[in-house]
Amino acid sequence: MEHVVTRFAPSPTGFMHIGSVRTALFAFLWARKNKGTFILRIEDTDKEREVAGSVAHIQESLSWLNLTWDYGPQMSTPFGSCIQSERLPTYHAAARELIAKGYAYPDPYSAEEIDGFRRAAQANKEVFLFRKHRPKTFSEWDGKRPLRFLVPEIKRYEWHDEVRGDLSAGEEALDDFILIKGDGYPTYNFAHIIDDMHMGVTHVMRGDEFISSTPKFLSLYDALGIKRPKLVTLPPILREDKTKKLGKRDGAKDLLEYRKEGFLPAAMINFLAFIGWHPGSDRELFTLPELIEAFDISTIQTHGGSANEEKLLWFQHQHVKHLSDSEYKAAVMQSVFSGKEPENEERWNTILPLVRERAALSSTFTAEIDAGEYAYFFTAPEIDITLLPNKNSTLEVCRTHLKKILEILSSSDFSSVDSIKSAAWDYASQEGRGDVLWPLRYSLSGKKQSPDPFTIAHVLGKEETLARITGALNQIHA
RNA sequence: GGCCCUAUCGUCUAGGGGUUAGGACAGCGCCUUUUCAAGGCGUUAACCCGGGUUCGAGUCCCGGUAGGGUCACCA
Repeated sequence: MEHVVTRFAPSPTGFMHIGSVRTALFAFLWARKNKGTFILRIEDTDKEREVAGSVAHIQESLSWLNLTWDYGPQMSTPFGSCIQSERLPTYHAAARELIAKGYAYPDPYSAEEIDGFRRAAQANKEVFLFRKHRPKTFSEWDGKRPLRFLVPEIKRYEWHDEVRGDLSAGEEALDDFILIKGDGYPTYNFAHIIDDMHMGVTHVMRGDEFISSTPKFLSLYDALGIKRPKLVTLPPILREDKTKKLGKRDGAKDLLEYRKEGFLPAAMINFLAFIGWHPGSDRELFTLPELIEAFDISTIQTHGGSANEEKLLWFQHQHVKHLSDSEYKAAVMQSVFSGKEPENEERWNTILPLVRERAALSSTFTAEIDAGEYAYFFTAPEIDITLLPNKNSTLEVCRTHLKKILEILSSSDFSSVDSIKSAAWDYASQEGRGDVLWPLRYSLSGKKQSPDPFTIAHVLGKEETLARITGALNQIHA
């Protein structure tokens, strides 16, 4: 069986967003599924667009999602550096080879001259093709002029894409494109092909913006006698308004923002996997190992779609639910309490499992804590007496019920939620659950919304519970 | 504009000649050990248009239309 090698090859021009990380995920999944190799390669050949800190940001984003790479920056590999700017001699050697074969030549024109050609073509409503201006004779390449590829054969190219099927493009897609720029750095078109060859990449997975330049790549493969890797085109991710491909400048969100908001890596991964792929069944919940198992190139989507944050939130809820209490606590401690143990830790340990359904996102949870949403677990709440009665009930009825409940709970066992519940249940059922339980819950929490009264009573303990009921009763009298 | 890609509920999608066009999110309704959340049940909602091929077309072909991409010393 073929040893599968995939790579994720971002340029360090800013943060990672959903679109770029989805590409990384698919390449990762395919490598892992086939017990292959996953390479992180940094394509930093455009020094002007480079943004400081991008490489670290990319690595941190992938690490957060547990997308581990076998080879990457600062690692020793059989093929040298994974950073393109550190591989310049490799590209120059390949360039010399092409020159020797007669497939490359230095560009003799100035930028202004080329601009002139382009404008003239536009004026004639023609597609600008550099090869129409190819010089008759070539000078020696001094390494300072841009080096161009000499397209060996102008023809219609047809190729197979693992996702899109048979594709083709005509002669207009073929041109004498730049291999090495004036600054000595290679272009993407050249560098990625040389690297993929040296790194043994078997599957090139990338977005569909590269379909139109594929004939250029194919003619270069031919000129260099390279066996074509399998081409796997991933569907584009559009913005939510679907008017444009998702991009950094077009409202895409920094992936690490999601971490800040408290999304679980597992939820993010699961969400990402379903943008442009499906498992061939109705199942939607997958962990990363399960995705590796289920993933397949044959079920990658052909058409583009947009990412839907509501669905992401749903995945988050699902994955939070499957966390053990200690895993949930760890996640909350990390993002809510910045890894530090909070005050009243013991009590938080009790509270966390109770509120996790309504606090799936730790940023929401943090905001709720800041707003005092859970303060009643620690200190007696303010009671607004007009909110004490259940709807269509009266303060007088409340008083009766609370007095009775106080009496019942005074002699009850508080060792479990169930023991408290069973003590009060008969009375509540008999008298009308809403009329009894609403005032009880409200006098304990002071909130219109909270967990049920038995759960709260259990957390508070017998003494505090009885004190709060008494407090509510005193307010009624006053 | 040339070339290329794509087209099923609002969204993500299943389906590959004969289906009551299935699932999920969102919406709506109901249920539950008060409320909120979660959960359960139910429900609204789609084959871009026009021609072919065929006994029969979301499904195959052609043409429109729409959306996206690409035409750089960016990747």
